[in-house]
Formats: sequence, structure tokens, C-alpha cells
Amino acid sequence: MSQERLAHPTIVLLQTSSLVNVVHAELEQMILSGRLAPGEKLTELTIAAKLGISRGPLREAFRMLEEAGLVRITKNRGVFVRDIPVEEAIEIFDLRAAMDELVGRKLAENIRPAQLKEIRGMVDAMEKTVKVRDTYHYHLLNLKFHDRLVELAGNSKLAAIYRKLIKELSLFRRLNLEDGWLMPISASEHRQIVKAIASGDADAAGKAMFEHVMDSKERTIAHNLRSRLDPHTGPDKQPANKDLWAPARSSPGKPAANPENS
Amino acid sequence: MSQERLAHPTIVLLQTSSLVNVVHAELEQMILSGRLAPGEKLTELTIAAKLGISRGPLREAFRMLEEAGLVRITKNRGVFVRDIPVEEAIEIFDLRAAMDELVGRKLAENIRPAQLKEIRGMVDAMEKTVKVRDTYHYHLLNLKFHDRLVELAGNSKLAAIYRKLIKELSLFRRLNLEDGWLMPISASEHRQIVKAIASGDADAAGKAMFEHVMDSKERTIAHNLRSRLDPHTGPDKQPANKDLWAPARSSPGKPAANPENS
DNA sequence: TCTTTGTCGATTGTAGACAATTTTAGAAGT
DNA sequence: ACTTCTAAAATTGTCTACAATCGACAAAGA
Repeated sequence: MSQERLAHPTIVLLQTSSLVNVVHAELEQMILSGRLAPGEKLTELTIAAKLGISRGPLREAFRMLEEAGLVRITKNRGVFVRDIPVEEAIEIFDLRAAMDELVGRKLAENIRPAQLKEIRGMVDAMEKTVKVRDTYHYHLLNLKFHDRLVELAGNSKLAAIYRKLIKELSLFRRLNLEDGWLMPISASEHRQIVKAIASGDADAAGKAMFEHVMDSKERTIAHNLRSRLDPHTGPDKQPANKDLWAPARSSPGKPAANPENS
Repeated sequence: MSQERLAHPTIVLLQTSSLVNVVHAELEQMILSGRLAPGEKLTELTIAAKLGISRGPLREAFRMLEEAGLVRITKNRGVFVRDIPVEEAIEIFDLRAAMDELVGRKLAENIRPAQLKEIRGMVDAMEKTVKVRDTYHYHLLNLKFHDRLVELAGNSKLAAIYRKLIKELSLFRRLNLEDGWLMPISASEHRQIVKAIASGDADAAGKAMFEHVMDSKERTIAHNLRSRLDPHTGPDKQPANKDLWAPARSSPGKPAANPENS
């Protein structure tokens, strides 16, 4: 009669994670999804009330987010969602390029057939979204593609840092609204990356990854500068953002002046 | 009457840093210096009393340290100084190698004469410590050398992450007690790195950095494995560790079982 | 009209209290 | 001796209360 069933996920979650962890995850999601926008002020009492908790755990979660680079805390002033300036975005892209080069190298040397098949499938899926100009799902698949590659490279520390960088980068405004007509280029680069990896040529794979990220940087920065001058080039059709607690997103009109840019 | 003087440093410090920041810095120093050893339990009440503060700010500082990878928090069990397992140390070395390769490349392309002179001076200083077999100061200079190189590379994000990695790596036990007779090799590699950078050859500089870190990895890991079998190969003369608050370091005898290794 | 100073309201910083959980120590039984 | 159980102690999780600080606005003076 061994009651040896795996404990229910929820139970495990309660045993594992404290309020702080839950709140941290929730805030992170809200930030990454844009429900909390860059520059926005996070007032302790307001958020604590909204989440139904006290300020203690919330402040601990804030400290974690600060260390992760997602918010900025100013003494006696409060917590603000961080806004990544262009210069920092460029630095992150350069860093990512170096890391992805390493990823490409390792994959070319160690990837297994089944894994190769898996990432080929992802590239196929991306090309389908390109055909119907579905920028949103392309973006999602793109994220997943690179995330998976890094994971397969077999260095968990690298993967962890890579993911942190991606999260920070998502706070770079106007990142998501990449122009639709550039997708084909990006997609063909993906195809080329997989090809290089499959060939087992570490140098080629590394270079393909490196160049892809650098190109991606150029595209993103260029688009960013352009849309600064041309304000109405807004988000194409950023769908859903299924707001779990829509009732309030502070003051929709003016996000309040923010002491940003570290 | 423009009272335009820069505010007094102490004032600025008080305005800038809260208790949490100070405590965070203090704990970090204690961990990095080894006054708080890997695996050691950090009891909130004890430490709060010792620092003369309440538990609130302390817990916030703990969360920051957790996010930085220096401590591990287990729900309802407490906070422990992290102990980096060999596998993770290896991963960090590999990652560092890739980052340092990038550093070498950038430096070869952009370094300025004055900066070149500066790092040459550092290599000179290291060679002096080699001659008198002063492993401790060699270690310090080595850290400073690499830190400075990363800083000069001009990518602040890269520098920040690099430093985080170095801090984590310092929790890899037996790291500091590198064998004295290997110093000459490491030192000559430094000389070679500077040479490659000075030549302006990006590939060469990158490769020199990469190889140096990988060699360093091999040396460290090998030494680590050896001293596991040969326990009395202890720290040569790890001096000082000037204990600011010597009175108590919990129970000196048994550091208590630790649920370590993420 | 512009600048300066004082007060008020809102928000953050810190401390202390209570509840929940884990660990420890000892007693009882085998 | 070795488990197993139970109760107390220690420790962590969370909440509430109070103190400190900041920002804004109004009043006073030049």
C-alpha cells in the first residue's frame, strides 16, 4: 500500500517556494510581458494590496529583481521597472554574440541526431510563420529556438546567464516590434546555422551564430532609431497580453517621471 | 553665491545606500574573504544581532546574495553559503574563456598606449612576486590584472557578468591554494597575452586569452583533485584574513550538515 | 513675478510581534 | 544499543506598527 505517488505539483510548489518566490515569478512575468512597462513606478503598498500580501516579502522579491537587472531601486524613492538604454542593448548583443559563438561551436561538435532533428523542426515552424507574416509567433519561436540551442550546448551556467540577458534585453523598448519584412532574412540565417551545426564544422557554426546575432543587433538598433523618428510605427498586432489583473495598471496616461538609465 | 560644491562623500553615501546595501556589501566581503565558509549556515537572528540590525534588511540582503549565486536559500531551512561543485567550476571556466577571448580581441583592436603601459606594469609586478614565491600577492595581482583587462575592453555588461563569475568561482574550494611552482607558467602566459594585444592581432590576442583561461582551468582542477587525495596540501600561508569580528564564527567544530550543491 | 521657506501627505526604511515549521532532546518501547 | 514517538526549543515566514524621508504645494519675502 505504499503511498508512493508523486506529490501533486501544487503541493510541491507550496513546499518548495515561499511567498517571495511566487511574487518574484509573478512580477517577472508582468514585467517581461509588458504589463508593467519600462519606467513604471512600482509602489509597494499598491502592489502588495493587489497581490494580497504584506510589504515584507514584496520587498525581498524586489531585491531579487534588482539583482537580476529588471528593476531599479532608488533609496527613499522607490522601485522602477528598468528601461534599457540603447548603449546597454548594444553591449548585451555583443556579449550574446560571443556566447552564441561558443554555443555554435559546442553544438557542431557534440549535437546528437535526435536533437538536430528537433531544431530543424523549429526552423520549419518558423518558416511557416514567415509565410503568413505572423510576426508575433515568429518572435516566440525565435526565442525558443535560441533558448533551446543554448540549452543543448551543455553548459548550464552559460544557459542561465544567457537567459538573464534575454530577459534584460526584453526591456529594451521597441524590441518586439521588429519589422515584418526582415523576418525572411532572419529565418534564412537560422536555416544556415542549423546547416553549419549539422556539418560538424565548429568554426563555421560558431561564425554563423555570431554573425546572426550581430545582424540581429543591427536590425534591431536600426529599427529602433527609425521608429524614434517615426512614432506611429507602433506594435503590429501584439496580441493578447492576457491581463490577469486588468483592473489597474497605475495611471495609463502618464507613467510618471522615472529616474532611469543606470 | 552658487553653493556648487560636490556634496560630502559621507552625505552621498547616506543618501545612496540603505542598510540593505551596506549589509549586502559586508556579507559579500565576509563570504569572499572566507570568513564565512562555503556550506556554513547563516542564521538570521545571530547575524542580525552581530550586525546590530533587525531581520528585515538582512533578509533582503540575503535575497540579493542568492540571486548573485553566493548563498543558497532553502524554504524553512535557512541560508547557506554556497559551495561550488567541480562541474560548475568547470562550466564557469569555459564560459570565462569565451568571454576573455572576446576581451582579448577587443583590446587588440582598441587599446591605447597608456593602457598598454599600465597592464605591462602589472605583469612586471606579478613577475616580481613569482621570484620571491609570494603566492598570495601573486593571486591578488592576477585577479586585478584580469579584472582590469575586462574593464578596458569597454563592455560594461561583460565586465559586470565577468566579475560575478569570478566571485562565484571564489567559492570553489581550494581555489586559492594554487601550487607555487605553477606560477611561472601562468606568469609567462600573461606576458604573452600582453604581447599579442600589443601586436594588434585580434585573433592572436583572443586565442592567447582563451588558452590562458583553459590552462588555468586545468591547473586548478588538477590541483583540486590532487589535494582531495592528499589532504595535508593545505593553504600555503594564506595570511591575515583580518577578522573584523572574530568573537564568533558559529560553531568552529562542525559547520553543520549543509543541503548544498544546487 | 520669482525665489525661498515651511508644512502636509504619501511612501519608503526599519523594527518588533506573532504564526508556522523544523530541529533537537529525551523518554518509552523493542 | 537502536528505533520511534512526543514535546520543547530554535528558527524561519509573514504581518503590523512606527519612524524617517521625500515631493508638492502654499505662504511669505524680495
